[in-house]
Amino acid sequence: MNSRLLVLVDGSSYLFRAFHALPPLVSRKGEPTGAVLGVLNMLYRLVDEFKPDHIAVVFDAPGKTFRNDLYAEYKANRPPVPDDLRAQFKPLTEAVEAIGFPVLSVRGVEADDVIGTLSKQATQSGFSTLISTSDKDMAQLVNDHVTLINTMSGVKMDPNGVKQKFGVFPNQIVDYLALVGDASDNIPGVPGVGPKTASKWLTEYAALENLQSHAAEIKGKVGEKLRASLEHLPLYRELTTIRCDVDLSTTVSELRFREPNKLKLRSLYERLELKILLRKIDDGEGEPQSTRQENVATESNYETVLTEKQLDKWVERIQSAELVALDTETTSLNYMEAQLVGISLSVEPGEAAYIPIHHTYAGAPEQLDQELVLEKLRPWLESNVPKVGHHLKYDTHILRNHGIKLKGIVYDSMLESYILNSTATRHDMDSVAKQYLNTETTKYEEIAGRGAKQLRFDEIAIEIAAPYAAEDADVTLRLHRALWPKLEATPALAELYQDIEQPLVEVLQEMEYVGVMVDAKKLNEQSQEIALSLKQIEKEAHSEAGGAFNLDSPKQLQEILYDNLKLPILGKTPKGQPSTAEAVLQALAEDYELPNLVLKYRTLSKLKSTYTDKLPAQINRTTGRIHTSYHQAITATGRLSSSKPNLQNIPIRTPQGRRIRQAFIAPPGKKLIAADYSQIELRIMAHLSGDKGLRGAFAEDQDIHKATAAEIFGIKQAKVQDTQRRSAKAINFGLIYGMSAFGLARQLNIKRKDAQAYVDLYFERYPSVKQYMDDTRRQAREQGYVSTVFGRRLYLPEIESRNHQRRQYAERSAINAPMQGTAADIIKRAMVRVKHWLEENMSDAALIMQVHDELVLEVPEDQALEVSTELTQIMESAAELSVPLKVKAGIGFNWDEAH
DNA sequence: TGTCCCTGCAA
DNA sequence: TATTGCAGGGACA
Repeated sequence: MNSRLLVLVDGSSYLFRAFHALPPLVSRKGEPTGAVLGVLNMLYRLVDEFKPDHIAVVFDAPGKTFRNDLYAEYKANRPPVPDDLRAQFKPLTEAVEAIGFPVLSVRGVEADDVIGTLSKQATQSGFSTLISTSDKDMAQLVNDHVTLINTMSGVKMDPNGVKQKFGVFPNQIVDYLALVGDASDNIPGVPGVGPKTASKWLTEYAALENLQSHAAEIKGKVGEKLRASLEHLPLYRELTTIRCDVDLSTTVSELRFREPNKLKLRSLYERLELKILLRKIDDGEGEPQSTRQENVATESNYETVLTEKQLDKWVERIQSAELVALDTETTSLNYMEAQLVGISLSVEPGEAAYIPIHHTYAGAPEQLDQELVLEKLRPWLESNVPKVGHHLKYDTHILRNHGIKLKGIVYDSMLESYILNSTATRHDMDSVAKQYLNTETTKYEEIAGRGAKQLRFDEIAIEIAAPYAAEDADVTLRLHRALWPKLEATPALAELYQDIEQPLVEVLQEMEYVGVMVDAKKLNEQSQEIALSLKQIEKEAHSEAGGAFNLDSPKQLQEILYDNLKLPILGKTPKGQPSTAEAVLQALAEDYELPNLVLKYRTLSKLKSTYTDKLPAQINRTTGRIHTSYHQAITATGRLSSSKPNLQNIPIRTPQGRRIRQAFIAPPGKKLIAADYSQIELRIMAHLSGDKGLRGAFAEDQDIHKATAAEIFGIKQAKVQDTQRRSAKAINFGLIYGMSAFGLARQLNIKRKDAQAYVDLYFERYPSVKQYMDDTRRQAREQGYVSTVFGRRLYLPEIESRNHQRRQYAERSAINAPMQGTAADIIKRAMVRVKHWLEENMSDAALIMQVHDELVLEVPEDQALEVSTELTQIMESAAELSVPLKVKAGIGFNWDEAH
């Protein structure tokens, strides 16, 4: 493109969108700033990317416009502008002016009209024009010289793009808008006519005028609607037409960049506390990147390492430092795909380096060669010299992707924070820094944007990326210095950290990396079978309901069941709506057919959408296996969690569900071993309470539910009926969850009084359990936390709440956490030991999954028996409780078979 | 596009 | 008005 480029920015639409799309930031003084920051970031990005010759930022002027005179209802349904948005208008325009961009705002017309007029003049003067807006109406301005760009989403639109998006050409857009209408402008259009119909008509009749004269030809309901709207259409068309003949006091050639008013800008950014923008003032934003000066941070000394000499100096520094914080920057959060972009190191608070390696944007400065950097760092990275990081499991993956085996993983500030208090804060670095350092760190979104158009790290200018990346290492080191002494102040916590959580990091990393083999073909076949069944059930349900509806929609189902068919309301959702949840439908299904069909539909639909459809899509193309993420710092109780995909909720209870487990397979020559702890939480309860009856039952390896039933019903175990055993089982589970009589009644579908009688009877037979429950609640109140056998704590501030519900909730958690948490501690200890045993004895076997009380291994066929025996032994001896731990292990070619 | 609600899968 | 999680689809802004 040889012609000069003019950029026109629709400031009002961006301010509005940024306000709604971005988190509501406020300065310490309470001034809202989120939208200002969003728009300014967008502007900086825009100028950086397109380097226009001329620019204008256009805002709506206050007051009515000529459109209000044409149509009194124009925008009449707009809610009033929120105060927090209104308050950001002035600082934004001031900032834009101080940066040096011309600002325009013309009374009596809208920003669109000013932009339309300028784009027309620009075209006549030989400019190319880029209009930056998020408003679809502007599509009418597009032609060979005028392009739209939505800078928030990154979508660019030329005439073909308009045709693709709307199905009509730019010169048909006003007709299109008149037909479709615009709810936000309160223009009704033709009722029932949407994008599809409008573009169809305009493709056939070319223009609104022609369509109007052929209106009689249009058949059906829409034809009638069209004819009914005919007289209004010219007005709608006029309203949606952007004026290109506004009287302006400026000309395009006057829209030049001005000298920035740095003083004004600085005081404005300081007032609004827009730290990230303060940096830009000195970075000389707007100048070509190569001429920008090296970032110089004020209090922190962050260095960007671009030469071998600098690198050598840092290699020396990390070798002589007492403890070094390490962080990697990458192209993806998916650890299997992520490639290294840069490495940060910090040796003491405030002193950090960023080594860029793979920033790939156009015009990026030459960076040190990746091989060179990694080879110089390799001896240190692979040595046992202690390192600290924040979520080092991730960095371990990344370095492994580049052939480096990270060693010396000794401290992880994420886990330190988690062990210190699992619920005081989330454990991402930003949250932890805020909690323990009282520091606002730079958020990734501040440098990369957010949403779909968020930049990858390698696309971010090194000048901006370096301080962010160096800060990560700096903050990590400072966090560790703040958190570690706190951990050491409670030796049990430091021990828990060192003996369980930290060693587990490498175990989990390996499990994730190895992954699990899944038979995609089998799942796809199942998907197709389910699809057929769903169609059949849907047909029956529609006929039962007397009409079509979406069986996936609880809302529509609720209307059908309770409004149309007037079925009794047996339960409500937490928000008071009549519920269509499983338990409710089950009850209704006794008397009605439709709920029964819905239940069948739900079960199958869930299996299909969540499992048989999704799992095959999660298979990594390179490894042919599924790689989940295990999260070590999420749950309140100490359990792990799993996501993307969640492998801890794969179905097992129904035959259809088990087919899904059958698709989790061992590769040729190998087998899967699944080993799970039997009744581990009840055993822990027996241990914690010391109850004689319970301990005796476990010592003799009795069927615990049967034993409980025999106790509370006062009969011999041989005489226990199935229903009695089921009641006892519900009570046992209820105990683990801090049950109430009400909850038990609901679970067993019996009267509250009867449930209470069971509970009373239980506590009579197992008095120490009752004692333990009371002690635990008291302990929680007195010290504010409860503990597991291994010293893990769960803080329960709400145990003192004056709010009944919250307090009771905290009390139930107090009961549950020591049991759930101890079970988690035990299996984590087992995992570490199993991994070490495998490493030394069975190097071709691998731990591949953990499901709370179950471990799954993949082993060579001929080693399966031996591994299974040793695995059971290790798991059962992972803790010494006053009751034995029992493990059941199975071997099979797939996960189902191994059970 | 992002968020809330409802629902349901596991231990 | 039973514990801990993750995730799907619909509805809506």
